[in-house]
Amino acid sequence: MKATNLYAPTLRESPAEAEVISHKLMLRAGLIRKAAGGVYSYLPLGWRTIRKIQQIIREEMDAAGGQEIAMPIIQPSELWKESGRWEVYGDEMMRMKDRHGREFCLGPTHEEMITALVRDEVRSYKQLPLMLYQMANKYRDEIRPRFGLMRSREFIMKDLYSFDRDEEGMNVSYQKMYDAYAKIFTRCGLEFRPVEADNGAIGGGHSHEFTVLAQSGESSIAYCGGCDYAASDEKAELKVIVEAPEDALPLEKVETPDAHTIELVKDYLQVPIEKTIKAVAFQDDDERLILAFVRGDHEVNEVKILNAVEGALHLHMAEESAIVAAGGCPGFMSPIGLKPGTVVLVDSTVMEMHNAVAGANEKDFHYKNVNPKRDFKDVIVTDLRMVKEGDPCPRCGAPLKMTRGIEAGQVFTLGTKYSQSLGATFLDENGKEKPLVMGCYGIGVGRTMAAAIEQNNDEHGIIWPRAIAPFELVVVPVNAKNGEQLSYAERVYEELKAAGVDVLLDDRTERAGVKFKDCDLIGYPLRITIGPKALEENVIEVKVRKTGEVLSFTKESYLREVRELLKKL
RNA sequence: CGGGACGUAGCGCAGUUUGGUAGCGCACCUCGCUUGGGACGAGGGGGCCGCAGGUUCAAAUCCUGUCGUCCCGACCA
Repeated sequence: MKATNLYAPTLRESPAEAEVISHKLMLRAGLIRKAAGGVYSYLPLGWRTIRKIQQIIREEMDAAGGQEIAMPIIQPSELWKESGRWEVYGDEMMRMKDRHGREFCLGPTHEEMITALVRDEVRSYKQLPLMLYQMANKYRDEIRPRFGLMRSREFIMKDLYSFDRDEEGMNVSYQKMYDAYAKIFTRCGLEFRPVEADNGAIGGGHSHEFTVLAQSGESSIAYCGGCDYAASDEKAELKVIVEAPEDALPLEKVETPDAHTIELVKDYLQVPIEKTIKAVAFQDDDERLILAFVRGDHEVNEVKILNAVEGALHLHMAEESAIVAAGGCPGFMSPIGLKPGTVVLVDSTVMEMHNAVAGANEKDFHYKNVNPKRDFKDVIVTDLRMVKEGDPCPRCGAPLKMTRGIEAGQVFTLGTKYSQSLGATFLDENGKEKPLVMGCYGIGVGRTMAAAIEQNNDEHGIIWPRAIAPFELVVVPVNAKNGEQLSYAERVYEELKAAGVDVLLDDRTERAGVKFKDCDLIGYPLRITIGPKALEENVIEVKVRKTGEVLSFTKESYLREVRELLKKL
């Protein structure tokens, strides 16, 4: 490819709409352009990277036994009504009607579609296991699209679905995908971490997220320095902190004027924050009140709350009226003295506290000497805490560390959730009808590109990992109007191309500085400069984008040297 | 959806407070000159000032509405 034939409009300044580095650089380097909020066009350079990522994914999916298919983006509502998700998905689903008034959606995911595809054809255990995947646009009307390709409303996803005869088979498929994902992100040149994750609304069994490490990421993960435990912040299991035993003192109600926050309470009563119990009040979609109690210095984890309360799908902060109706007092809430039937969750650590301070469900009053095991009735005890730096690892007890990242992929076991609701069954050796046991596995392709940029950039622009760079190498004649330089550069370009290097010739008649700046911005891993110096000294000069080092090779050796350099990038 | 900010040329911005009919830098076109890190000179093209109402002799500027964008919260690849 020659730059004079390449549509790669670069910008000197970032458009004001871009906030994060990957978004800014993708716009400046001419990889993408915005069409609408959370909807983007891919320009030639951006699309080359997307295709390279897709190709890596394809190779690993095929190697793991996957077969590529293509399913429609437009999906009939009937399927979603069968699975029950037509209602559940809510406003995030892009819905449409055809001229006859039939309802459709733009697929946010394809569990329903693929299960319906497979249920009519897979009849026998002999056809299993089966892994089918596709790379297609997904549509999710995000509440707030942001950060360019990191959270968009239309995005390219690779989604694979596995079908097995039993749990054991599903776990084999799951492990194959887990391993394939690790290979994919490694081949893309990314620093990542697989972490245990919550399944969320998709349902099913266990799950891992593949998180590309980056400070700008939206995900927070906890990992152990002592063993290989790693989990998303929402999922991270926490050990119960057992307080040293104390004799239980009699419950005592004390006046705490205006002390409606835990900070005020601890200061007013002069107790350490570890001796206080605080409450967070939520309501679910049915406006059912859910009260969660954690130690004063801990934070509640809403995902754990959702998992602990049967039938709850979403949470929002409770209305004061709902709290009062349950016998509670906002700012002074307590599990003691609530009306029967109120959903009360108590963190396991709280149950181990002695003589603690908690609200009294009465304005300006708290209880002292609360002993949860003695005083709390009809409460659900479970792990409700959000992990924080330094918490003990659930496996080995060493302090956990926290870091941020971008969730580029996730693998789930689904079990029979969709095969049962959609009636996808097969016959086993005994002629017995059983539901297919499923798993699903997604990679955000555009997000992977964005994550790669977040992780690999400097003040001049992108520094692509070789495997996903739009071009591996750019040949720059310093002055393309100089016939000698241009023809020399063309010869080098042809040689590299013949040697299988993915090379671009920047034959534009721009001044050298302009071209160098563009090369750095776009981030080609290697640059060969053909100028008077190179011609006089009869050397090939190679500059490494990542390190800035400049190497000179002879015409005889440079092809080999370039190949060696590329291997390392 | 709640809270905040912003819509003026392809991009970045000034002008809005105090109404008088639109400007700067970059980019773009032509000519000259220049070519190892975003040159220079001369000339030139491009804007229903987001959109719709209203106030006024007169609106980018004031008022109302609306659409869009971005940031902070609840969702997710």
